[in-house]
Amino acid sequence: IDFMHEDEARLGVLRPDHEPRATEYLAEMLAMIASLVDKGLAYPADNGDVYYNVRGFAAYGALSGKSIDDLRAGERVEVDPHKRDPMDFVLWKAAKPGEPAWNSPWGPGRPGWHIECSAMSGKLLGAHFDIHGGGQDLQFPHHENEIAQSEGANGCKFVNYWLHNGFVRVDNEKMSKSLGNFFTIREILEKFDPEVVRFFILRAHYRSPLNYSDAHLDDARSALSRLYTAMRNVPPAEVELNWDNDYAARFRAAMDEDFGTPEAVAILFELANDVNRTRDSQLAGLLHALGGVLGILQNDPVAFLQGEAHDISITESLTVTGAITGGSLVHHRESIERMIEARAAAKKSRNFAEADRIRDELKSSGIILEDGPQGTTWRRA
RNA sequence: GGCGGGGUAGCAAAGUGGUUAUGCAGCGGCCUGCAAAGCCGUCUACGCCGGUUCGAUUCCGACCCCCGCCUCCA
Repeated sequence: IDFMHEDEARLGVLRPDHEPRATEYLAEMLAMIASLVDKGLAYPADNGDVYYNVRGFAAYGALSGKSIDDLRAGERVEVDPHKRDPMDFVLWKAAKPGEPAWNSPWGPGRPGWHIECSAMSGKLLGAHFDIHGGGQDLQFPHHENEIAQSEGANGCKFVNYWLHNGFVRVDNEKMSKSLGNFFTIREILEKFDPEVVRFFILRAHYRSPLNYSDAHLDDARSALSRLYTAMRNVPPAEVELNWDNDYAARFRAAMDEDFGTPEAVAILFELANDVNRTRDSQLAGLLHALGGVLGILQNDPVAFLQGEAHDISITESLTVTGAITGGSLVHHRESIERMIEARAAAKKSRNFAEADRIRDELKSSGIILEDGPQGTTWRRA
């Protein structure tokens, strides 16, 4: 749990108001199960389990578009003989030796998975709330079962909107341990700036599958660099976000349409192009502000472009005064500056061969020089 | 087998019944000592086959292919 919080913080994910633990809501679960039993929507079996009676809930299958008859449960696995219908799912599971157990009116046991969510959301958010999220794989049976439990017990509509996000995939397959294509956020963050990861996710719609690869992250980094370059070249003014502005209005409309972040990001690029053309610090300020809505573009542009947030190892040794022999780039800021000065001197004496040699040497170490009206700046490749 | 979601240019990824998505990469030009960045321009699209329509990538039908769910665990 602590690791998750750390990863979330690095990615700029806001902390939720509540992070309930199932073990703290046994009372609510038991009350809900009792209510379902009272209403005939659940029944205790003689093995100590309590099952939900799906035939008693008319809307069962509506969310996922499945009908009970079509599900043909038991085709692949033997149906539990204690169930009245193969699709009935467990609300309370009788204790097995060695497993944690709690007391209940139906004997010692533990709650079924689905009831945990219905009980916790009902307690913290109420019997009816607006938005429920989750992965696409949870639509059936889990969300279907939550609806059956909550609406069955509370007698009112459960949620208004379901947001089902697509999977992260690797080589076009679902990421899973069994396929051996499993890795963690913190492993990715060893190689990429957290903001690049966030931006990569934002570039695709949340409902679409997200195919992960280092190449795609590199691509995202290049794209994000374009936005930061615009803000570096035209420092953003401090502006109030004006939603009447055409870019802002279109950005908002895109986001209002089921969180259309790819469209919203595209508008940021149009805006960046406008910034580059007009060099209007007000527009740059708008870019900064709209980026803030998505949780990006809030770092110092120079810091982002120079990779301060993310150390890069120097692999080539530099042979000019103040030679770099390896280690972290950020510790060699002064060396880079010295080389830029040496190159400036070479340029001044029209020794372009030496100037280019220095630039090439830095380039081989992943440092790109950019000559501008205010002198030479650098960024990582 | 049932249900659900997809197949868009080199790569990634939106969207729309007719008019530039967007980014990266490529190509040409401007700028630059040369570059880089930036700007301007530009080449590769909408799985296949029918249908509806003046016109379909976008609607309808069939087909092919891909992914997920359909038992337990969470």
